[in-house]
Amino acid sequence: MSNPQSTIFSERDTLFVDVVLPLALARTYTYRIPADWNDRVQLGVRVIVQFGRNKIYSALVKSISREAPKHYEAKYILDIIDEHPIVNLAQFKLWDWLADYYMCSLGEVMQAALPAALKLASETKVVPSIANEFNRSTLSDKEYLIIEALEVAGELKVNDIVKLLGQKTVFPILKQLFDKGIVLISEEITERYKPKTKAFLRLAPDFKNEDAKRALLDSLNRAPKQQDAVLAFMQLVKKTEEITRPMLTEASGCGNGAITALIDKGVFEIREKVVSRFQGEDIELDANFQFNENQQRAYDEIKKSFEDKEVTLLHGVTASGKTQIYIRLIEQAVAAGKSALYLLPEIALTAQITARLKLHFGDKLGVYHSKFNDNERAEVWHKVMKNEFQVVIGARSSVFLPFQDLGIIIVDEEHENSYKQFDPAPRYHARDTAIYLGFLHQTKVLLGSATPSLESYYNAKAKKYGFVQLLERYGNAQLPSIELVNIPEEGRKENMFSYFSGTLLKAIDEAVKNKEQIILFQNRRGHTTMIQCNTCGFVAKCVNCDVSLTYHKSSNMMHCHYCGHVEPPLRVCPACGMPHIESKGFGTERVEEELELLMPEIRIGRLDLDSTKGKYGFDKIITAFDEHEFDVLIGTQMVAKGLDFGRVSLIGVINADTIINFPDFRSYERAFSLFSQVAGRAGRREAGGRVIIQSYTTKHRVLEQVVNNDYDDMFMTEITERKNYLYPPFYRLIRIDIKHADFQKCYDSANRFASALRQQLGARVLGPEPPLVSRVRNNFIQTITLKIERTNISIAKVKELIRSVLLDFEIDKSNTGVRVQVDVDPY
DNA sequence: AGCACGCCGACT
DNA sequence: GTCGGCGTGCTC
Repeated sequence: MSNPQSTIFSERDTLFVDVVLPLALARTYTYRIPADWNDRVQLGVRVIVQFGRNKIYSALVKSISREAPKHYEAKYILDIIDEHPIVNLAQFKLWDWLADYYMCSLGEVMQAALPAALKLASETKVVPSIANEFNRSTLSDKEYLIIEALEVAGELKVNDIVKLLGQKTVFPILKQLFDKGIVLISEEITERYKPKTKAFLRLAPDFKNEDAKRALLDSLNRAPKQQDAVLAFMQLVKKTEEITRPMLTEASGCGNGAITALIDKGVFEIREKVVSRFQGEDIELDANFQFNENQQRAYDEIKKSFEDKEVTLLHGVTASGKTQIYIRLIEQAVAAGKSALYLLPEIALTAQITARLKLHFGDKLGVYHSKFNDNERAEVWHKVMKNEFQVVIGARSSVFLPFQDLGIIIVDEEHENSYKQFDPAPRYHARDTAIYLGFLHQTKVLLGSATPSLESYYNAKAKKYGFVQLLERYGNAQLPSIELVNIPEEGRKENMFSYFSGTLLKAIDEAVKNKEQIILFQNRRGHTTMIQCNTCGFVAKCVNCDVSLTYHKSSNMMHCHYCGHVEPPLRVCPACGMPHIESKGFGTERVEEELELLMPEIRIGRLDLDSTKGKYGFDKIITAFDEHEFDVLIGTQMVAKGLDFGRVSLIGVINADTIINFPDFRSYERAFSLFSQVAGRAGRREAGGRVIIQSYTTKHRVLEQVVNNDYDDMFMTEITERKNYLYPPFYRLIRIDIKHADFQKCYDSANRFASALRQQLGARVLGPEPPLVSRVRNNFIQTITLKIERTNISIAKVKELIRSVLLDFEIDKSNTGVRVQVDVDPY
């Protein structure tokens, strides 16, 4: 990219730059450019600055001017890292919007936006790259020194290198080494996403024609086993291209040795192919797919909607073939020379969907999510910048990539709350950010979901968004049948066995007999979620947080799910000394245990945060289940989202009530989405599937709506509630958390903050009140909630007001040490 | 976010 | 009499 700035400043000008530091600082800082670097500064390049006493950071040039600061002497920048900008103007606009809308600092946005590898700081660790061979003679003295030291130490902090070389500015040298692939930026989490590959055999190209095949068989006359193997292979290859070694040993009846010999001779070649860990929606991986009638209609409607609407909502049921529509739209953008962004929630970003897009977009496709390590993310960043990746599929943070000219943005599963970042700031919602990104690029945004968020559906109904429906399943896929089981009623009929109704147990048994698989859903992990004394009512609570401890059988310890605190289980009550300790509430561990007792012959696996710890834990369990190593998978939310297993015919929800009765204004909406999604895990095939939901309140309207698959009814009842109780989309919410280790201080500060706000905003200010969990990690929390109507007052004005109250608050000495967190749209 | 400056308790 | 506790204020 050419540098527009360099032409307007003459060489004699003294230039100053405002830089963003990767810290939670409210403002930018001004530094001076040494005159002979004038033509090297550009917006969006990184520079090295000293900030404070002796800390060095890579900061980002946000603006350039000739105005010297009036009240202080600007420091010189120490160096310029980049020849070309790493952040473009549209990105800066997006950052400004984010900082303003979500009320955080630019530095915080920068932290979230840039991969760590682009944010060098004194404490950043550098490691030698193992992968790359390089020619030592091409290294400069200083580079050589660094490499030598790295090979001895294994890892160096940037600061160590500063000492080693005896100079402050080592980033440019490191960048050189980094670009050459000689060193890598280290990070705490080294866990890497590894796609699953399978080895397939194929005949070497030399033997492709018939003559060569005959000659080959002749030549193997004295090796009958190998001859058999080749013959068996030729039979197999007629049926499938994907022949594995076990398949061939079975078909030919010869041992592994013969095949190995053939591989050594160069007759067979091994081809590693990335395979999906997941069974797909049963839609063919055909690059030249044809839309069916419904898809074509939806597609045409979307195109029409794009003519006059910036955002369009596609309400498409699971397995309706939405992805193909997305692919077509992306193809069009690419054909027009533009790029495309396809957002998915982290958990739904499976190898399967990636493989499908790869088939269509090949080398133009970049994948961006947290399972990639940071060096890989930096690589994606650069390739997007250079427009080598025209299509990006990614999770939340991919809205930050340096797109030049977007032609379409797709936000799939737009209702997913994992699009919202809760901690740390910026507490942004990727769907809403994507909509703003679309505005910046003057491009269309398509939101897709089987159970749209109430806000989006409302916007669609109100004609603010375009609206397209695709309510027919693709091919012959049947909707599963959903049954409700009333727990108290079954109890009276003596048809409850532990947590399982007779109906559910019978269905599990049948499915296992049919060699089908079962997913059981229980939204709590651990064994026992509450440990209470039967005599005095004492409850085991965390010492740091205001939550009850969960007993985990695997560790035989009580755990706090908020801070990680662990203590041994109670034998007697610490309050009254009596040994009557009772367990209430149950999690996945307990469900697993009870099912094992009831049905000892079936194989059970568990998928939750505990069982997936450690490297590849998640993948291991998923793969094992996919390969039918066990019959039943018990899990939390994790099992509900994005995973598709071909053999699953039965889904059981152990207890629906904890989800329905969660104290939050979105709980019914969320329950509806969750149960609908869980149900969608079954019956993706022709056979349909069975879903059994156990509950104490089977008459609950949400459950009825789930059974009837009636999104519209859910929408109508919920939207009325929202209107009556002043919730989104009719009102905007801003949540302000006040935190301090001392309860009284927290309480007093929160009250001062609330009354300051109330002076201007009146009854729009609610609280302060303690949140559901009012103490976390030894910090007390008080929450103030603002409900802002969409008429009378502008949200910008409200935010300005909060900012000024915040400023006064920070000046007031009685609030020292109290932390304030603002969360805009906290849902 | 760091980091230094600064003013009060337990140690050589 | 000093070492160090972390409160608070600043960083261009």
